[in-house]
Amino acid sequence: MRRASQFGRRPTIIDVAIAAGVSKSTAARVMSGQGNVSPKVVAAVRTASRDLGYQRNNMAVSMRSGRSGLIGIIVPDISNPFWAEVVRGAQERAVLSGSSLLIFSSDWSAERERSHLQALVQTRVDGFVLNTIADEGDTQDFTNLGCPFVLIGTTSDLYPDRSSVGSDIPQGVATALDHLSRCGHDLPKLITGPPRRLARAKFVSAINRYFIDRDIDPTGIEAENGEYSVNGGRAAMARLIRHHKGSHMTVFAANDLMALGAMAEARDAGLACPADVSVIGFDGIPSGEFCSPPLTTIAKPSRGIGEDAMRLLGRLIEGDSVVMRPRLPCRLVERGSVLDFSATRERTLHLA
Amino acid sequence: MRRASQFGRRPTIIDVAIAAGVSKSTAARVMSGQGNVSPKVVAAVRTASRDLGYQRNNMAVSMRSGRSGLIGIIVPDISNPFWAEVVRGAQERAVLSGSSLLIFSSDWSAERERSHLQALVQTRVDGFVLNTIADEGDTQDFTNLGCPFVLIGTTSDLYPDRSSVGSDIPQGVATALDHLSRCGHDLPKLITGPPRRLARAKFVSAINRYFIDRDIDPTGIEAENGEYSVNGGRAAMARLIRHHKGSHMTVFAANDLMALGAMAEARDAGLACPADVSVIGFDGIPSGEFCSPPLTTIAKPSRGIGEDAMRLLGRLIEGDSVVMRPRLPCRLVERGSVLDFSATRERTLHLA
DNA sequence: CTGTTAGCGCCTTCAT
DNA sequence: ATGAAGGCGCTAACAG
Repeated sequence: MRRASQFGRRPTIIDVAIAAGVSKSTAARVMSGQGNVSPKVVAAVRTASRDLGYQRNNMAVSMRSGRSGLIGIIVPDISNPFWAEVVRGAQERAVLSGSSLLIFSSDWSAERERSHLQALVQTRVDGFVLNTIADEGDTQDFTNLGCPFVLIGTTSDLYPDRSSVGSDIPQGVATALDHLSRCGHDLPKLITGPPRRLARAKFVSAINRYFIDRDIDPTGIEAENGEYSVNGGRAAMARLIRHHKGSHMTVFAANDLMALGAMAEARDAGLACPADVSVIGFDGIPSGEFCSPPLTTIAKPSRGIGEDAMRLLGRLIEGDSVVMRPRLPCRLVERGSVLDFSATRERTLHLA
Repeated sequence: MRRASQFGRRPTIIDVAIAAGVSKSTAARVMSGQGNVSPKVVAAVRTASRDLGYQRNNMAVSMRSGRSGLIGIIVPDISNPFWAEVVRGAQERAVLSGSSLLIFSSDWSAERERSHLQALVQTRVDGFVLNTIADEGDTQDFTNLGCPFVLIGTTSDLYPDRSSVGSDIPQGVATALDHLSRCGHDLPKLITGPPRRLARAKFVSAINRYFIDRDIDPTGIEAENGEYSVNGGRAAMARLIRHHKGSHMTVFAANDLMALGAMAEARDAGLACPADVSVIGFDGIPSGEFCSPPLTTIAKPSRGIGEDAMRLLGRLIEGDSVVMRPRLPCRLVERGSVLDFSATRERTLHLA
């Protein structure tokens, strides 16, 4: 038993074959379940395999088959529960299809993204899912890696001829603004991501488009940029508060972490939410449910994005060269961080 | 350029050698930086490599060297921010050492743990970090896998002769109870994990020990079991509330997710926190900072656990067969969910 | 039904 | 300083 430790090395299929008194091809046939082998021999090989503690060497298998059973995924920030959830969705599908996931976080560094990408290629992953942080101009060359991939996130818009999965940002933004409108809010102030990020541009332009479509002039909308983090949200909110004139302030944050930061900053500034400040977020992370007040937000289909990306990638790996670019719908999660003026009738409905 | 796509297959080191007009051994020497090669040849090989878009095949390298550069990690629940943070710590060290992490979640299923473990072994990871969910009795046989590993979490206590990293539960528990004591609280009620879990037993016995050491009889302590999740905490809290007699209720939850659930349940039951109910958690997840009121908790060194486990694993992989079992200290994070009786002097200090 | 053989891509003696 | 050759563990023809 467990001759692995006895020998000081793992048993190979040859060890199994010898122990079972057959050739290594026969043993291999039993292992892979391919080809015809007599029941008696099958049993003998199985027994030998168990006795030796034989574990098939996937490296060798990959080497011959050209398939590693490894899939890579790179997201900008695995600390952000949103991305964690995307990865989880991917993970679920990976396990289902018997492959293992190599998970990386680029932490918003193009350099790290590049190096992780190289690691993936050298590991000969069968494919990868990527949310590239590359903005226009410095689009990376992962298209030449000779490895199937599916893009996720807003930056996938930069690669219109590649398969990608994302959330429907314009629809999500419209859902948020519809809600604010229903609740009788003015033009919201924006807390957005870093200036050069494509995601920021898409977010802002979706908002502008929404108002323009409704004959409302969006030019007065204030926006503060920040990192996509709690602290980024705090800092942006601090600036917003400093410049704010008037009574109630309505804030639309480009992600939930920032929204959480904004709420914390407001509280620290002595502002009550939602009485003095209304905040609506974008992502739908679990923390939003427990903050005070619970965060009203637009939930992206995070897990679905990960799942669908893996499904798509699976087809690509199978050789199906179809290009699909689904944009999954977001949904409003109404909690307590947006004041409802329409109920109190304290204010006319500016946007309705 | 990019002959990978021209050929329909990735260039191998032979392609590079041919393009550079040298033998594959010479090319290999250049790639690995080992051995003497004339500068002129080095340059030629480098150029050819770049031109062809050559990417070293780690499978082949692993096969010869016996090192895959892959490390596995299995945690019980990657959705729990605590474990996510542990993984993140591990990830950081992995990147530093140039290896890639295969991350799995057993989702509290022994069956899934086993199958993930097998996947890791077959992938020939150089080693793995594991929080086994195995309780006493059904200890798994990963000790015979012939693969270096470091255990993390409470269940590592079941393998006293193996290297492991954990948090110092008795110290953490004492820190929590000291704090409650300072704030003038009675014996707390407990929200604990599932009954059969070793972690639950350790938690409860650390609490009993604390009181016994101080000549206080802990037998009256009520405890409700639940899943290690928000909903588990809610359900346990609901039962606690139902049975509660008296005024203020003090709750010590075995993890933050359950604490969050407990607070939510209390709120739904019309109980104010901390006025009517004090809650202290255990873990130190980020969400605790934003809930209402912010959760007072005992922060485990989550990231440090991941980092140290990887450091230790690295030594094991290098052949250093030392056994180390550090238990990292926890620290009190005082926020707003525990009422301070000592300030209001509404109650005598029972435990001080 | 089973055995033999030839590599997958790389590194590393050994020889030149 | 360079080339030739063997083999890591496995599978897929090809023979019998």
